[in-house]
Amino acid sequence: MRPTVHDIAAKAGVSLATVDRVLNDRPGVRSVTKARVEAAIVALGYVRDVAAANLAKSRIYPLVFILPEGDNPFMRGLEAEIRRAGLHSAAERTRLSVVTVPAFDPAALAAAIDAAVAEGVAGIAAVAVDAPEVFAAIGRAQEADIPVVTLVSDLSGSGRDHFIGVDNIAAGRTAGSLMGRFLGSRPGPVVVLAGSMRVRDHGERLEGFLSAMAAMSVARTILPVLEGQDDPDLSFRLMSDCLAAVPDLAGVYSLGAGNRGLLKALAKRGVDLCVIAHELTTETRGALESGLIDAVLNQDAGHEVRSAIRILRAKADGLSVNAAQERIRLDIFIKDNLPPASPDEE
Amino acid sequence: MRPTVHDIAAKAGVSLATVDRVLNDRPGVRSVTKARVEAAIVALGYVRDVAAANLAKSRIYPLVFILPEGDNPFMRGLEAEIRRAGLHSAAERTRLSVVTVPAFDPAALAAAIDAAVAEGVAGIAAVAVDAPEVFAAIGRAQEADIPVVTLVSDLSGSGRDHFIGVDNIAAGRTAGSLMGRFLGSRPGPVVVLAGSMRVRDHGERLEGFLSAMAAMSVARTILPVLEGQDDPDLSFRLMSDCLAAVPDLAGVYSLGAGNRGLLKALAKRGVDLCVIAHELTTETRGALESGLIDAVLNQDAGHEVRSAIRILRAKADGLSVNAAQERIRLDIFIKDNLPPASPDEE
DNA sequence: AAATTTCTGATTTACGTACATCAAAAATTC
DNA sequence: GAATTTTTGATGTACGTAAATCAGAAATTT
Repeated sequence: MRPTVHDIAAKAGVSLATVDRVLNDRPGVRSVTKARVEAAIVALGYVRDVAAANLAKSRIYPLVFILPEGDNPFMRGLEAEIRRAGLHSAAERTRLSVVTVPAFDPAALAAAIDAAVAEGVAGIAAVAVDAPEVFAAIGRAQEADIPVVTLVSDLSGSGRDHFIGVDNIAAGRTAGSLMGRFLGSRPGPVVVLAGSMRVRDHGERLEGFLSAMAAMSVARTILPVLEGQDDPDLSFRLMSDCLAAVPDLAGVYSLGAGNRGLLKALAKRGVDLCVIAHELTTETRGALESGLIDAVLNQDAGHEVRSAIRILRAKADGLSVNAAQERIRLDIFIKDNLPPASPDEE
Repeated sequence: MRPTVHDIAAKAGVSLATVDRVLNDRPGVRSVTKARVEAAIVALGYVRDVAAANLAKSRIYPLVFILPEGDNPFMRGLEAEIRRAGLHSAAERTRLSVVTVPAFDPAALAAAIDAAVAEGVAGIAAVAVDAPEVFAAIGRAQEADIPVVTLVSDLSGSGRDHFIGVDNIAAGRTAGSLMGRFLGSRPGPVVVLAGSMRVRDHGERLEGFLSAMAAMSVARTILPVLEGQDDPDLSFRLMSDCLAAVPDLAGVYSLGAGNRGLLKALAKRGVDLCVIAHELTTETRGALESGLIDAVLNQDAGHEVRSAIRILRAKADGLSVNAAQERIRLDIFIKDNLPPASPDEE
């Protein structure tokens, strides 16, 4: 049997109360006694029974997810996953809530973080926007001892506890590499459709893509980036104009959430373009199956949500996280390895 | 607050003892009373607090993993993941053990399953071999009410409770599709290096690969399958002979664990072949980085192990599983989206 | 109607930890 | 050495469920 607090008390020759004081960092223990108890803990290999501890504490963990609002299908899919995770939340002693804020709006995001801090939540997961206001808000959360993780788009240097998402530079490189292989020796320029350079993930993907294309044996023109603000209409207009202006266009890398507009624009043309997009949604799935899109790079939203919950809980409890389990992989989907559609995937 | 057994007792107008009898299927409750209690459970939306229940039961779950022995790097990696998961096993009230049996040996596998059943374990995870002895052994486990899951290679129709692994037909299709795209219009035949057709995963991958190649616009000769028994030396000999006999060979699909032999044989030639292999190991990772291999299809061993543990525990407790979380994705790795090497990845 | 069997209630202990209280002991200060 | 502060012990309750015991009530059989 694994050792309990009683075993520690016996081994260290102290009372249960003292063990409890050491374990939970309560005051009133001489340093020599504390050392003796800690030695016993190590000697016995004691690990706290988290289930029993939580039962005793009857603690619940209110967690807040802050996402951009709007019809970004990936974000809405993320929201669906949060809701789904919420169904099991009782068993895990968590209470999940979702707050949406205008996309690419630092002030709104910062305000939402501050509101969560004021509410006294146990943890915050946010899709970060790269701006000083957001840095400051995260700093205030840290001061209040509330763990913060960034989701999908990182903000390293901000003091956030963890980033949950893919390596976006590698994602861009992968897209570039696949684009190069798929196009082979076929001539023609390539265009990149992005959302906004104010979120780091878009910037990083672009950076990776450009570096991979530059490393290719076949030199290829990359047209100026189209910034569609993840808006279907704007993305559609930009792409349509581009298609009209560049008749020999060979490929498109859509690194943001402008796929609806992109597909609408592409539908008018044949399937002779090499198209690589991000995030598996009903739209991109359909386009993969019909051959309109050649490959989709994806991050598993369900995994990200579960990971965020595990990490925030661990941070709130001061426990360590299993890095291997929490690493989010960059999935490459082509039409042959599409997972079966889940009913509420968006 | 979520309802407890006390709330049910109050609502149904019965005692705690009666609620306990109903909840745990103990005898001595009239059907009318039982119905009343069950109605209260539904009305209140009661869900058992598993943590508290396990605490009270002080139950532990001895789980057995049965893997093929030998120097198959993927299997050894799986074993490493099991050991790693074992470090957290105390917290999850599980005790993991690993049994290895000769590869592709149905009798040995069946004996190992029977031994686990005799020991009275709480669950069994096994890499299945397709044979009647194994079917029968799984049947005996089921009769003893011990859940069985198949790992990596399935045995549907055997009564196993769950399969944890990738869709191997889709994996083969994906390999075929990538091979076709990467080769483009380049001529030359393609060869498949397998382990043994006695494990279903190899057979299924071949099936998928052949169907994808057949569906390609460019007809391509597929040479007879080389069965290397996942043995480095045999695989090396078979591949060397093939390379010598077929000078215009265009591609190799290695769908088993013969990559060490394959790479040794390829090293003598240039990098002019399109090579697609399975499972990310130190070998295949190195070959991807050096350009000797073009793509690696992978299943995440860590995910599989954690999934097996969750599922076996859920089955042992009679709980439901979260299908989305337990689906094992088919990862496609090219040199650009390689995850950082973990210290003990094999 | 009595005897028997089958249900049900009341109560208790246990799991491993958290947390509070009060008394006693030890260390520190004056 | 007395007064004070700090440290420690002893004890109890709580969390939500499991499981056992025993007495009493209800149903069934004779």
